Amino acid sequence: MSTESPAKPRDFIREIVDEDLRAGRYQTVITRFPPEPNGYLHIGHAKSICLNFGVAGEFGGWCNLRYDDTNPTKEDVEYVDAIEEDVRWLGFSWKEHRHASDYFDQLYEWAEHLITHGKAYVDSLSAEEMREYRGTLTEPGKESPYRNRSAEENLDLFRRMKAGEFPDGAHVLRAKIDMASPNINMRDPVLYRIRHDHHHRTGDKWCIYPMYDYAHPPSDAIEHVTHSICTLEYEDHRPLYDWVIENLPVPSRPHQYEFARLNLNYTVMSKRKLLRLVEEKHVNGWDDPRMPTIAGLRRRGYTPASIREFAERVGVAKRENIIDVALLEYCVRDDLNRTANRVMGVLDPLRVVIENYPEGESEELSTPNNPEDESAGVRSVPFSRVLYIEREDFMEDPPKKFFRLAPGREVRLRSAYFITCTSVVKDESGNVVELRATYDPATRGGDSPDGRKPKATLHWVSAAHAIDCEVRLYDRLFKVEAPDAGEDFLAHLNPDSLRVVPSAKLEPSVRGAHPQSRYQFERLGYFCVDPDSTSEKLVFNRTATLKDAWAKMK
RNA sequence: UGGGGAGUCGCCAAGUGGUAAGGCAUCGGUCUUUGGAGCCGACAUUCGGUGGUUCGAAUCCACCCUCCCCAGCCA
Repeated sequence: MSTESPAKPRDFIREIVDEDLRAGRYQTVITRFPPEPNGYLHIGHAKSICLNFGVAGEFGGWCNLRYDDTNPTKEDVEYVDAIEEDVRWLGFSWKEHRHASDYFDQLYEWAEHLITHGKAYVDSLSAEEMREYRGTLTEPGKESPYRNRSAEENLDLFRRMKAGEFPDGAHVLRAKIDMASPNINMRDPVLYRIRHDHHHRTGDKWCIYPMYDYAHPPSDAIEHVTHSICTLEYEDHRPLYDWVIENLPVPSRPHQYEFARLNLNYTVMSKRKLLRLVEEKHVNGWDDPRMPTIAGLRRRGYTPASIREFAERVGVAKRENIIDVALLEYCVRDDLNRTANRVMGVLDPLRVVIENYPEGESEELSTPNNPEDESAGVRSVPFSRVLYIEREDFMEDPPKKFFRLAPGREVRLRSAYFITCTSVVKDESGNVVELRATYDPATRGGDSPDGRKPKATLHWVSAAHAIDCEVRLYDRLFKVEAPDAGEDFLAHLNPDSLRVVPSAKLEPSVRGAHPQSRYQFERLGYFCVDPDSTSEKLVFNRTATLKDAWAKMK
C-alpha cells in the first residue's frame, strides 16, 4: 500500500477519516473489503473496492480482503478465486487475506460471553412464530416465552446446538435487546442459527453459523479495522453493530459508515438478476462482455485505470444515484484514446479496384501507431491494386452532408493515396459489388503536392494482405434505461446486444495478437482480443464505438 | 400511519451564512491524414415547497411534500 501523504478530502468518508486522524482517534486507517463469495464482483463492487482500498492507501493505512462467509448454503469456492483475480486486476493489493470463518472459534466464545452476561438467549420459537412475535413496522414485538431462560440453561442449550444435537431450525441464539424497539433490527436479532451444512472452508466442523450482524463487528475489531464502510441499507443496522461491539470484549473500536451504492442505467446490478442471466443463458457466463461484472468488463476490453477513473468521477455520497453508462464509456474511450494503438480494419467490406495501379504489385506505407502518442512509433501497412473499404463509406447518390466516397469524388485513404471513384459495378439485382477507381501517385502518404484537401479520409485494407477475423459487436444488454423497474427485467433484453461479424478484414499487423490486446480500429472504435481466439482466427470484442458524427446526422 | 436515510442543471456532484465549482450528456463553433481526439463557447437569477430569522440563506429555524431502506434462522 502506498504511503503518500493524505490527499485533501473529496467526499464525506474521507472527511471523517481525515478528522479522525487529525483528532488522534486512530493512528492508522484500516479498512476492509468484505465480499460474500456467492457471485462475481460487478462495477458496483468496483466502486466499493476503490473507496476502501483508495482511502486506506491515501491515508497511509491498509485494507484487508475479508470474505463474509457466514452462510455455507449460498457460498462457493468458485467465486473466491474470481474475486481475488478481479481485485488484483483492478490494481489493488490487500494487507491481510481473511475470512469471517477464521474467527468462528472466537465468535463462538464471545457468544458464550453474551449468554453468561445475560445478553443473549436460546430461543426455540419456529421461524414463523418468530416472525409473528417480531411485530410490524408500526407495532412493537412481543417477547418470546423462552426469553428468560437462565444463563445456565442457555449455555447448555447453545453448547448442544454446537454439538449437533438439534436439527436445523430447532433453536437460534438471539441477542436480548428490546422487542419494542422502533428499529426492527434491535428486536432481539438472531445471532446464530443451526445449519447442518458443509462449509467451503471449515468443512463439517460447525453446524451453527453466526449471522452477518453478529460476525461483522467483531471481525472488524479483531482486524483493528477503523472505518467499516458499507452501503446505505445497513444504516439501520448501525445501532446493532455498535451494540455488539459494546457488549463484547473486543480489542478495538471500529465504526461503521454508509454510502450510496452505485447504480447504472441500461443494466441490472443485483447478484440475483446477474445469476439469472447466467443460469438461463441470456449471456455466455459471468464474464460475458455485456455483463457489468468486472470479469465481463475486462473481457470487453475495459482497462483497470478506466474503471478506477470512473469510480473517482462518480463520487461518494449518501444520495441514491443512477449513473449514466455514457460516463463509463467516456472513461474507457478517454484511456484507450491515449494508450491503444491504431490499426485499420473493415467490418463490412466493399471491393475497390485501383485501375491505374499495377497488377500484382504492392508497397508498404508507413502510418503512426497512435497520433496521440508519438512514442508509440509507426508501422507499415501493405497497399495494392485491390482494396476493401467500409461499405458505409460509399454512397452512389450521396446527400449533401455525406463527405465520403461517391461516383466521381476524390477521398483520401488514410496514410495512403487519394483515390477517385470512376465507376460502380453492380450485380443483377442492382447491388453495388465493386468500385473502380484511380489513384494519384503524387499523393503517396496522404498529402497532395498541390495542396488538395479531400473532405474525407477513409480506412482501408489491402485485399490480398488482409486477415480474416471474427468481430463481436456489443451493444447495451437492455433496451430500456431502467430494466429493473417492472416485474420482468428479462422482457427488456436487447435482442441486438451482440452482432457477430464472422469475417472482418484486418490489416496484417494484428496477426498473432494476444488475448486482451487492445486496439483502436480507426474510425470504428476500440477493440480487444478475446480469449476465444485461436492461432487460426483472431476474435475481437468491441469495447466501445468511436463517436460518429455522420451516424448522428442520419 | 414506527424507525432510519436522502432531496442542488437531463445524469452525477461541490458548496458547511456572504451572493450556485466541476464532470458526463446535449447544442454551437474551430481544427483535423480517424466526420475520432483536441481547442473555444453555450448550458441552474436558482438550490423539493411554504413561511420565518438575518444587512445577507442552498446553507439556520418551523411546517409541509417526494423518494429510498427496514418486519430473512440472507448479506
